[in-house]
Amino acid sequence: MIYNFNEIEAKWQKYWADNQTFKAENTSDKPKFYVLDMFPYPSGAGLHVGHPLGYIATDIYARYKRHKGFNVLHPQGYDSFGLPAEQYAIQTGQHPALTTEENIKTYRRQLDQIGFSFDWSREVRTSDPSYYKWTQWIFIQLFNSWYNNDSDKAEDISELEKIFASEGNSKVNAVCDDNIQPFSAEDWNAFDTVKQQQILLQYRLTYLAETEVNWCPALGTVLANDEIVNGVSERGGHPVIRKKMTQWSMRISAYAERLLQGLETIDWTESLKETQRNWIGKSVGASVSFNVIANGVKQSHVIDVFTTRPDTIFGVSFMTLAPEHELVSQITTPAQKSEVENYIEATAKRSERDRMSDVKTISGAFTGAYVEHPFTKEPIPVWIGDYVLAGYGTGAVMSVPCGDQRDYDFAKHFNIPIPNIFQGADISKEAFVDKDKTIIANSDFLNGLSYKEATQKVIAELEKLGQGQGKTNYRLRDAVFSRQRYWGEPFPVYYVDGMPQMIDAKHLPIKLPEVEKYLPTETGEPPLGNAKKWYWLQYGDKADIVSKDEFENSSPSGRLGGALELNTMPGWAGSSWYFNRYMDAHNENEFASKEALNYWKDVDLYIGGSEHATGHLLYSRFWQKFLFDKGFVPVDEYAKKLINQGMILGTSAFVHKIKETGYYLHNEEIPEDEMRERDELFDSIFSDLLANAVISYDLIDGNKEYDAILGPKYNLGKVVKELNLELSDFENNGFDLNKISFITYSSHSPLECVNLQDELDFNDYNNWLREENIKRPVTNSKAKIKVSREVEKMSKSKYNVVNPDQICVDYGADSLRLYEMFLGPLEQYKPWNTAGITGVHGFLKKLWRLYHQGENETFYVSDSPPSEGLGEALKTLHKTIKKVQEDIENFSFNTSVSTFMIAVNEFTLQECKSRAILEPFLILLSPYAPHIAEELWEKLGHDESISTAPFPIFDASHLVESSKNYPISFNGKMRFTLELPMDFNAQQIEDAVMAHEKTQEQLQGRAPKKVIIVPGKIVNIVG
RNA sequence: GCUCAAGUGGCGGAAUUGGUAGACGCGCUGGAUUCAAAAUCCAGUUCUUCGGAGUGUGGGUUCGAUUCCCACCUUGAGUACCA
Repeated sequence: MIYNFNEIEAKWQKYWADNQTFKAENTSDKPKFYVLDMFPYPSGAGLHVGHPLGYIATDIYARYKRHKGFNVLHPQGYDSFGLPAEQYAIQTGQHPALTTEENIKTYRRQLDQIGFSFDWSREVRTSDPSYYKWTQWIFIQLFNSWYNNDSDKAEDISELEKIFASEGNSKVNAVCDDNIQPFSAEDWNAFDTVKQQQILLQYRLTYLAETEVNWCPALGTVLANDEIVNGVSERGGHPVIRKKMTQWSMRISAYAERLLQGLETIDWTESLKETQRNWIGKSVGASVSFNVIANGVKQSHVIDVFTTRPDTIFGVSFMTLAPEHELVSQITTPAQKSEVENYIEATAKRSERDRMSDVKTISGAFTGAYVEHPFTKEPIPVWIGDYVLAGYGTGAVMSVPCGDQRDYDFAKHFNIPIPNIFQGADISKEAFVDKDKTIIANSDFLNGLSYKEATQKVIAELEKLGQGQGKTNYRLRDAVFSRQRYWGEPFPVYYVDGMPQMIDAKHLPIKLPEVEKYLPTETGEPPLGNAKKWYWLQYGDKADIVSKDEFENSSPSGRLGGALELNTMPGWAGSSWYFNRYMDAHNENEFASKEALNYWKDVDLYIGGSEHATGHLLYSRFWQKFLFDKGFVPVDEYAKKLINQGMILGTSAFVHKIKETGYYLHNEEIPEDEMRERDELFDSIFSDLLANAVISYDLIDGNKEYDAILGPKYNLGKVVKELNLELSDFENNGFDLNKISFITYSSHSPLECVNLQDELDFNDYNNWLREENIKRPVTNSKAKIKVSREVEKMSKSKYNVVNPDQICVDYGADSLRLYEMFLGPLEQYKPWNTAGITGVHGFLKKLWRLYHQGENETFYVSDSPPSEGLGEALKTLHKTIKKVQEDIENFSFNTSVSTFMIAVNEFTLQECKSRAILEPFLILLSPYAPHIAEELWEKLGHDESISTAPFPIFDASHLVESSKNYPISFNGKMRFTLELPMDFNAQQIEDAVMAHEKTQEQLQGRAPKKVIIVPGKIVNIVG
């Protein structure tokens, strides 16, 4: 019986679907285990073989955990809002919901054919109103919350209002905007509603703020930094300007410290945690205020700086402000005005990226202004320099050239003094930056102190002066939450008198309106501005979305409502909480029930790409912590363990073609005219015969010659010498083949035109190329055309995308699953090469044969254990159990595939037919190759799915050996092996080894200096 | 520049606490089977002057190092002067 994988796989995929085999229950006696994949964005291109890598790994783990007796939640869904569908809509007018629906169908079909054990009954789609209803709901919760630093958690905004009404804001310790004005309870109660709302907005966890964005007028949209190349848009090359826009922001900075601390409690990869730590960017130091002075008189302006080295304050010899700093224009003296303005103009032309990446160019300008040193009262000159960025810290630096390399370089460049305040430090060549070795000198009351001591002392002194205090700074900035797009979650927000109003939760979801065009409006408003009906109109409990006219003509009495928000939410909104929704995916009353949340709690294993390190994985932790603060979820970190899967790279195929040629005539005395004639003759023969002809890569590989004049080239005579190539035109005209040279070029060939032996199908390739006048290719001695291979990122434009559909047809899903795992460690980047799949496919065929050793290859296992050979088979089985279990728990899936191959090879050699061996072996294999396992399981007589069969238990007693094949090393080099009884002690081993003839041969009469014996391991003879 | 990860046959990779380097698979070579091909099976496949040498390079620790330490080189990823 042959292994008909297509039939078997279709059969079991249907069985699993019909029987809902992998549906998880929210109550169970079993322990829970939640295995999660990062859900995909359903793009139009469908899946390529790189996408399922992580899904296969989680699927193996999920199936393994079911065998181990866990109640496993393994859901899947779609992150279905996103730009590509919107772009497609702009181009074709097709509603993004329709394209998304189509793409999801393709994804689902592709996922199903790989045999994943997803519980599809819990599928979520972020673009589904029943899902984004709750995204909107969470947004409202954020709006109605503020962060209380005293309790260190988010609290309800109504509490804050109470405090304001009873005691004003002076005692409130909240995370809020910088420019908060103090007010008393009386003030607050006297404010009108709009004023009160404005103030509250400065405290809310999601708030409206003016944010600088990269605005591209031509595209009518905001661009990300990497969509801008050399100051113009990547698409279309339109100019981009910095523009202030009012946008929703998320006060993630409130959670900076907790996001940092939380990393200690979760088992995520160290590199990923490090990335998040760097992103949060905590630095401890002090803020210091410098008073601006003019002619020794204190002015009204103060320059605030943050420094991590307050201990070096006596080393300050200048201040540097960002050119954009708001004080620059106010403090610059008339004499310096033109120089400063010129410099500002020059920096404005440089993009922020430019300014940041160029470390070598030092530039700046003196403002003419001075600040007063808080302790010495000496005047300090104030400069501007573009190495200081307005957006970071306060946009001002107290420059200590002896202790900071950039300040040092700046000072050297502009001849600013570099006072040395470090004991014993040499600062003649570079700044002294070693904190640990610092002993402060020339610093008044700090002299002789270490970095730590001096820091403490100086902060205390600054506090006495009222000119500074200890401060912790975070790099993490609040996240902009508005997008000028159509295909995203609408905000549950309308505006009254310019102030945002939340729509009551009972009216959710606020569904996306229909629009005719998905582009911005003519007045530059986001696409939702095109909606005919986008006004909120509410009387009591009755609410509707209406047109502007309808709204304006409605009765104002008892009316609530106004223009709805035109922005939509960003891509990360829906993905910031979806893992909670899977726990109770269809709940209409809550985002998930308390019972479900308390049962599943958190994700036990989360696998996804590392590219989400600072986006999704940070924002989702933030939302989880917020939901935790408000008592909506039971844990404040949602994923216990996280692994990043590496990318699968494509193996591109390159077709080589002959490009140009040359013919050597040197040393031949030929008249110029004749030479030109011969050149033309040569060129015409060549272009007829060889120009742009495809040439087999093995002919030129390694045959490159180097010519001083022409550079690298190939010699035609050498390359084609052995070949049956019609070159007589050259010879008949007196050209010497050995003097003809050529060079080549290469271009991508689609993988479909190349077979697994790297041979090009010339006809397919030509059909694809659609070029006329194709020449005969130059083939190798076997009449084949070889292509060369190169590993690159898998992408459409490189024609190296491998589609899993064809692999499933040709080799089956089980082969695909095994091969994806077999490629290498999960976390590593690795190239895909379809040729290798024959190895795992052959393994499955061999496995199939192992269970079909009956007459005419019919299914057969023997129920009575044979007296002979079972010992060896048991040994194979149990070492496999041990290894596979260890591998799965260490996420080392590649090595288990090898282990399976070794086991099947051994069983085959042992001619093992025993049920006692072959039945448990199937359970081991089932997480990896579930279809074939189910099929053989059924043939073994089971009428239930193998998916919950208990995992075999390892029994070490089967692995006990009576003898050991000792490696005998001389000076650490293994020279031969010697089989000795396991129970030999060191002396017996030594005696046996020394007596061996090969030992004497190695020693050649020398007496060994030392003999190392590790019983059960190794013998090493030194001498 | 900084941070992290990684460098092992023609290729993907294995060697989990320092103990037989190259498991397993691809590819390649030869053979069997076949009219032939595919498929399948068998044998070989790090290099070698057959003594040995060998895990990016150079040192070190050790009886013994792919594994530990130091310095360097290369590649990949992240980050961008964070004051």
